[in-house]
Amino acid sequence: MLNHFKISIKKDLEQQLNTRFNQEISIIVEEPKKAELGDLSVPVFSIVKTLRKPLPQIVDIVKEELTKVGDAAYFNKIDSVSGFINITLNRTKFSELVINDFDNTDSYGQNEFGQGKTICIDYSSPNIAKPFSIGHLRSTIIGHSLGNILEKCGYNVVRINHLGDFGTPFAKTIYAYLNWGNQEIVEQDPVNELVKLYVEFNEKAKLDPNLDEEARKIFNELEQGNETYVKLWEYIREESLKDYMKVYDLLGVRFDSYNGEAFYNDKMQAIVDELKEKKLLIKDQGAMIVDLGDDIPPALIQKTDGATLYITRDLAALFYRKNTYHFDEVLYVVGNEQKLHFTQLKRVVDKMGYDFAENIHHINFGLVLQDGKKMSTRKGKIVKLEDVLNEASTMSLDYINEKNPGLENKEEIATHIGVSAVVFNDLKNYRTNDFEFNLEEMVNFAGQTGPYLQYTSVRIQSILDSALNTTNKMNYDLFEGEHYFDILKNISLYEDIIIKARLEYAPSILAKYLLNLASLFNSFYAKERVLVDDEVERNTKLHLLKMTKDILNDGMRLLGMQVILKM
RNA sequence: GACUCGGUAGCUCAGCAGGAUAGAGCAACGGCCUUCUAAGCCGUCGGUCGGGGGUUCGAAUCCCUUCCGAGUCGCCA
Repeated sequence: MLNHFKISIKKDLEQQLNTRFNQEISIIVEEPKKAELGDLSVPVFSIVKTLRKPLPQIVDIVKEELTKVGDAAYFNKIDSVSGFINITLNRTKFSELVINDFDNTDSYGQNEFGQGKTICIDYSSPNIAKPFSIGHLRSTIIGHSLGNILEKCGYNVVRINHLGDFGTPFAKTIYAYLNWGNQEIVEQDPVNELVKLYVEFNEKAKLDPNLDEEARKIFNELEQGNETYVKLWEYIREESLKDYMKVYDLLGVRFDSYNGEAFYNDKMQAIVDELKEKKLLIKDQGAMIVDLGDDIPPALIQKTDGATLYITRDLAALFYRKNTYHFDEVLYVVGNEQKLHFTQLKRVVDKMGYDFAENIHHINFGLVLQDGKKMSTRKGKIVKLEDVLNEASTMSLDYINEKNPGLENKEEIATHIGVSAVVFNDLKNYRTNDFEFNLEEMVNFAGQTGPYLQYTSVRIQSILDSALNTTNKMNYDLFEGEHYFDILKNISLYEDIIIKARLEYAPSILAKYLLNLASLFNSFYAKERVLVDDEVERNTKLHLLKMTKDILNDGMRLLGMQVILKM
């Protein structure tokens, strides 16, 4: 709502000034740094420049024009301080407007930004035969949260888990299994044993480069449909997926499609043919490439031995998705280090003559670092996500036992708190920043954390549960109070925050907003007793609390956190 | 070497389509529970916004340069 004011004031004021001076004038409506200066602000320096009139004169003119804009009825006062014109809203009227708006909406913040449009999101996409690591967490929860945010914006969202179930690393695991693996041991604990084999392969390959050659052979035969290898592949895929589903269940993550790389195995030839037909494919040093210009390296489509590569499969997947889902946009939630790959992917699509290259977005995110260095599976330094989530849940349970030992369903709630703490710890940071793996920080329950949001929501819930409401009369004058109005102003920004998070593909924008809202509420809570005797005052406060709680809960849901009622 | 991303308080980060005295949390220190959940609230301490130039009425924000860290750079994904 506050944003609507900004937009409409800007529009009205510009139009009025354009008419008055008969020239293009563009102004800015922003929020002052300090709340005590006002609610909205118009800096006039740029107008002084374009009109070449003294500043005091411009200030007077803009002040005068401001009294004529459409929203002027909501203004309480217009001051000026050194080139800034500050508008203070009539808090009572503005509050009534926001509250009515809230009450008349089923799902506050829901908008029609993406009405009728489809977006495919490729996220999580773990490489099978390896445990689900902390490294996969980022893609999984950023993608999941973006999906939720996009749905809130009215998009039809197709969630795709593009499993890494093909490629030479996979062939390495098969080689190791067949040559020195033990079937019984592997069957006991498939995923963990298989990754051991993979790590072992890499160690041995360092001493014996022939192994890499063997793995490439296996991969080739697998691609051709060798029965033994395909059976093994099916077994490994199934066991891995079983393992991952445990984590997805814990996180509440779901997908519409689990079509991984293997699914596109028979769809790549068509891509190769099309590239050939369009004369884009060039033979270079024995391999087939597409030249992409001087600024970036060419895309390797086929290896010397004829086997396909990552980008070939991604192209096949891309066209399959385009033809199946008819997406308006496709998002790839994949780490920073693959930036070049997606630049190449887009460039190839563009070269092929399709116009949707610009609708392909690499939603990159920072690396998970350990001691400032990239984590790597090859060295076996893997941190299993399941262990992290369990650790966080155990710590939550300890906390509950200390703070609220009589709580019912302790274990379940502890899991919700622990998992959400890990999720929030990730999403609160802007996604492209690198991420230092630090368990202590993840399960720290004080300050800017998931539990802080849950705690705030639970506190409100607790009051609402015990509240006796005897009236529906509101006293909007209460919103003259700073601590009331601060909360309300923030509530009015919810929809804008969601749209901003959508435009920047950044759940962290929503996360920071929720922290701020929770903080404002907790300050309010310390100052005001809610369940007072005066029934109109009580009802007004309860109304404010309910709005706050609804937004906190909805926001947490969008981030992929669990909403709990007690803790 | 080329290209990309980052460098803001002791630590983790926000702010960056230029705007008013640079903001949070953690840590440290000091307060606040006979009243709705203290996983909270209030306060104190803490900053040459990596360095140097430039553009501008105004720069953490834009441009150039330099230092530091990370990532990527044809047969892995």
